[in-house]
Formats: sequence, structure tokens, C-alpha cells
Amino acid sequence: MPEAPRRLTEEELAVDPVDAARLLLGCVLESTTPTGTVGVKIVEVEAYRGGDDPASHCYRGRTARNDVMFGPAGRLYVYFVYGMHFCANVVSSTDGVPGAVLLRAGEVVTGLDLARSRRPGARGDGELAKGPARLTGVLGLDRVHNGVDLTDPDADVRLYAGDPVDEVFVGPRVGVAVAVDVPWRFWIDSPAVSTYRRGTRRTRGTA
DNA sequence: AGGCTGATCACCT
DNA sequence: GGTGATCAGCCTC
Repeated sequence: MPEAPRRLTEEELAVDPVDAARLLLGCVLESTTPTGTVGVKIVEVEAYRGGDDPASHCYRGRTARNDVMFGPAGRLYVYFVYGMHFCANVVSSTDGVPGAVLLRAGEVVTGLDLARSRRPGARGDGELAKGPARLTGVLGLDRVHNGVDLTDPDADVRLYAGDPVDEVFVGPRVGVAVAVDVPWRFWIDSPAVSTYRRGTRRTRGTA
């Protein structure tokens, strides 16, 4: 058995999403479902803020959908994307202030067999959680996990502190069509880091 | 050339 | 405007 991992607290996550993003690098997100437990070491994240961030779900105020992002830090914000997948965020900022960190990629550190079975097509283990939808999928997270308190020891999903990271890389957020100049994507050296892609605006239907 | 992913789009309340 | 859903681009074979 490894050392007893330290759980992240609401307090340390109740900071600006940019700071929370750096804090989350190297941490481990662990998810337990009826099928088993999978843990992922976070290697790539993106910060999303509120009214001042055009790329944020909270840019236009509080709704039932983004409500969790306005709540206390340390909660899990899961959203449905492109009609097929889910993406997971760790809520940051103080209660009432919107902010979250999108988990973009990770390395599976627990439950490797289960993780592999959830991603039959993966060519290598480094690819299992490479990309936000893959990460969420390998952890077995979906809509029902929205709002889970990651600081609760009894929760199905928990967040643990990891080994200190040495070098943090910074760049613009992936797949975002607006605020491209804001360098709010952070990652550490890992084969699981996803490749950069600029956001695209779909062509309008009518000419 | 095909498969896979994904902070966008189009429609309904 | 909010919520539920899809097809254009990127990556690999």
C-alpha cells in the first residue's frame, strides 16, 4: 500500500480558477462506481471564470445548468458536450463566485484494467485519459456526478493531492473560439497531454 | 481514407 | 435565452 494520500480541501480550492488550475496539476481524481475504482493523475487543465470570461459557461449568468460553478469550491461540475460525451470540471472560487477548472487529460494510476475495458480502442495506456471526454469516460463519470463534493471522504468521487510537479507549461485553451489570447491552459510533461486545437465556429446554415 | 473527439449550434420553452 | 444534441477537424492507419 502506498502512503495515505491527502485530500484536497474546499479552502485551498476556493481561489481564482487560474491558481486552482496549477494546484490541480499532479493531483489524483479517483472515482468509484459499481464496476470498480479508477484513479487518474491530472496532467492537463484549463481555467474558466465567470462574467469576464467569454468562453465560460457562466459568462451570461447563473442558470440551472451552470449552478454548480457558482457554488462552493471542491465540487464536481459535469456537463454534456456535443450530444455524445461528458466533460468534468473541479469548481473553484468562493461560494457565489463562478469558476472552475476543466480537466483535460490525465494518466491512469489506479484501476488500470477497468480503465482499459472502458476504452477498448486505446492504443496505449497513455491515451486512456488523453482529452476531456476520454478522461471523464475512463472515470465512468456522467450527469449524475454533477455537484458531487470531492472533499467528502464518503463521496463516489474524491480528489487527492499528488506528488509535487516540477515544470508547468502554459498556453491558450483548446477548442475555444473566443478569448484565444488568454493563456489559461496548464499542463505538465506527460504523454497524455492532448494536442492543441484552435476553436472553430461552425458555418451558418443560410447564406 | 476512416475513426474519434469535442467549452459549439440549433431548436424549443 | 436555455437546454439537449452533431458534424467538422484533427490524428492515425
